[in-house]
Amino acid sequence: MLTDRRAQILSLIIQDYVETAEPVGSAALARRHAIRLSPATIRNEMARLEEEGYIDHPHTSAGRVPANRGYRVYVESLMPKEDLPRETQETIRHQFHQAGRDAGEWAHLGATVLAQAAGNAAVVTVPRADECRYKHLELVGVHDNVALVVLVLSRARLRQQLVAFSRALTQEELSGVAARLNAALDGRSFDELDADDQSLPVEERLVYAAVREQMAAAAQAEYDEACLEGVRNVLMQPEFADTRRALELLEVLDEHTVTRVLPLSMLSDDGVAVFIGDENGAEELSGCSVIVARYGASGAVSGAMAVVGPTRMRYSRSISAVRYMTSLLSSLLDSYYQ
Amino acid sequence: MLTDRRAQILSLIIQDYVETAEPVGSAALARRHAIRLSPATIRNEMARLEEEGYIDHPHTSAGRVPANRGYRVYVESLMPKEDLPRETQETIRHQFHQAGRDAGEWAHLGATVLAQAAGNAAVVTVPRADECRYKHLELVGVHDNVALVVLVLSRARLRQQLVAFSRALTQEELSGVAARLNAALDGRSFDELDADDQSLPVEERLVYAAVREQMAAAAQAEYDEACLEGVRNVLMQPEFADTRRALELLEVLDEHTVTRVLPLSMLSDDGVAVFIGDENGAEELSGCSVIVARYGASGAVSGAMAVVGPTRMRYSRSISAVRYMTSLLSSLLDSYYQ
DNA sequence: CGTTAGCACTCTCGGCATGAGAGTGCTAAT
DNA sequence: ATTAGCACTCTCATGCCGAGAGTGCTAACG
Repeated sequence: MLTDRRAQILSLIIQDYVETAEPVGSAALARRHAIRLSPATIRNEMARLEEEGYIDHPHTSAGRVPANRGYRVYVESLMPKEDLPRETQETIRHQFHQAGRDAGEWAHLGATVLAQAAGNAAVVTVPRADECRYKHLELVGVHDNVALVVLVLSRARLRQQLVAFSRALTQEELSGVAARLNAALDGRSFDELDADDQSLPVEERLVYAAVREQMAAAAQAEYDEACLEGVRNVLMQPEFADTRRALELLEVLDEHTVTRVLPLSMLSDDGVAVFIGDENGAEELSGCSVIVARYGASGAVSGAMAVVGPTRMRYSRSISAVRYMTSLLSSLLDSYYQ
Repeated sequence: MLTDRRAQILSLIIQDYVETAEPVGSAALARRHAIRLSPATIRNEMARLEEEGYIDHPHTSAGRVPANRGYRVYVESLMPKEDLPRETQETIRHQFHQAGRDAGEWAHLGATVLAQAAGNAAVVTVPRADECRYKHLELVGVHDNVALVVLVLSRARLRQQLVAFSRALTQEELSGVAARLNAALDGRSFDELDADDQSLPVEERLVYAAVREQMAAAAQAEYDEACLEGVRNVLMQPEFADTRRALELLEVLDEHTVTRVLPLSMLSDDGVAVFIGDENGAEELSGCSVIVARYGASGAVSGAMAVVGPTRMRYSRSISAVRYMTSLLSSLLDSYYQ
């Protein structure tokens, strides 16, 4: 049973360890925190904490190190609640104010800012709408027989592709093709697109194929698209001083692969989830903790974000950063997508 | 003066050092290469090479290490010419064949493939046209009073931005605005856009501002846009076993900053340039060499690529990879942009 | 009974000496 | 001009202290 006193000691151990990255001993703890307990007593309590699996012992005669279970209870109940300082909130809000209006750009800026605020690595996925419908098509001649297909999908998503016709088409012809397809396809989702295109004239067939391809890609790709920033913050931590570990981390924290390893979709709905140590799938992340949250409206357009750092991270800081960031991005999405 | 024999010895030193990353001694050199010279003779020649600055000496009684000047002459005249193996050429061609048709995608794939082929880090900038002209504008309603501005620029470049009007506009009204702007702005470059917009109705003024903003951004941003891959390849090398060095490198090799530090624009025209050690500006790159080339037609749409690795790299391999890649991407661009 | 002082014990880590190994530079012989 | 021989130098791995930090146990204390 975790008595109050033991909980307090655990809390102090974690605080010290988070700061110094070094095992903390009974005497050092008593000294640093002007506690009214002798080192001997603390030692006794530490022994209990160790029995119960909250802390570890690298070897006899080193101080104690928080175990994953210790972090767990710390995050859940011991940790002091913290809000992102007003000042940084202001800075962040300001940065977003003068940013563009592209969802990809938001994600990008979001990742940068989140990494900075959390002092760790951060991932923000590009917000994605759950449905993907045909909205509008534009054909623009580029030169000779090559034209640019500009496809606008629901939720202001944009895709493009070049097509090469077998002969040169005038802009009027191109507009005609676009107009006919616009009339035929308006509002359709990918599943509602006709797979059979034999009835179409050859030029329209080419464009139609491009549309199908791009809609399929849009449905797929956007979920994977994610922005990753601040890996340096993590790599600088002493736990990654060994290059082997650093490379291992770098393997996982790659812009193109993170989304596959982070438990981004494990969230029921609102709220922030914390995965500590080996609680998250990949064993490359066993020394790391991941903080995940979704943002945006769950029914409509939404995305996910995560902070990744060593298990020895400042949880309250990272969590408050994530919390603030979700609300900021959510309201941003709201204001543009209803 | 660099006699034939000394040149040969220098060449062998570099070959061995590139492979093993360890100082090479006279005896080891004689042994590995079945040379018909005794270690003592080699030592004498080595002493000369050192005097002349081609090789270095970490300390008495370690083997010799190539100096930057040594690499220089090696790359320029000693190095055996090498072509990318037919087989990998095939593989690469195949990968591009089944890739999309977006310039950004090409750059991305190019960087990945180049990094792989060169065994180092690779950067490929997104191809950029030297001029940037208004081509077409499309306005698509997203919801209520928010619309998506889709701006097509010359060379099939696409920009987008959301705008929020003070009232809801019908699709007809939007089309009208687009049509009027299309008529007024067709073919203009950014410089030719009128800075004064007071004469326009309020809705058009909003869209016009977006157009100006996006065209300015397009002219600027595309040059910076670059894909970076294969940093791991470099980080794995023993010269970066020390985490300090690794972090230093990581600082420079960031997707958003590489283009500023690499000498990408230093090229007169065709051909591949090699910058060895501190020949390239940033002192963070003093232990690295950079191979740079431009691709595309110099007058029309073009981009740059680079390979970055330790000075101890396989130059012939990297150079042949760059050479092949430039020709591949150039012909790809040619076929789509005339 | 909870708390604490005292103490022996353990483990790490930095410093230091040691010896093997690799390589050089010089000199003298070929 | 080339090479064998040799003394010398420098690194690196190894092993060996001793200091320092911390623990666990026991016995004394309030």
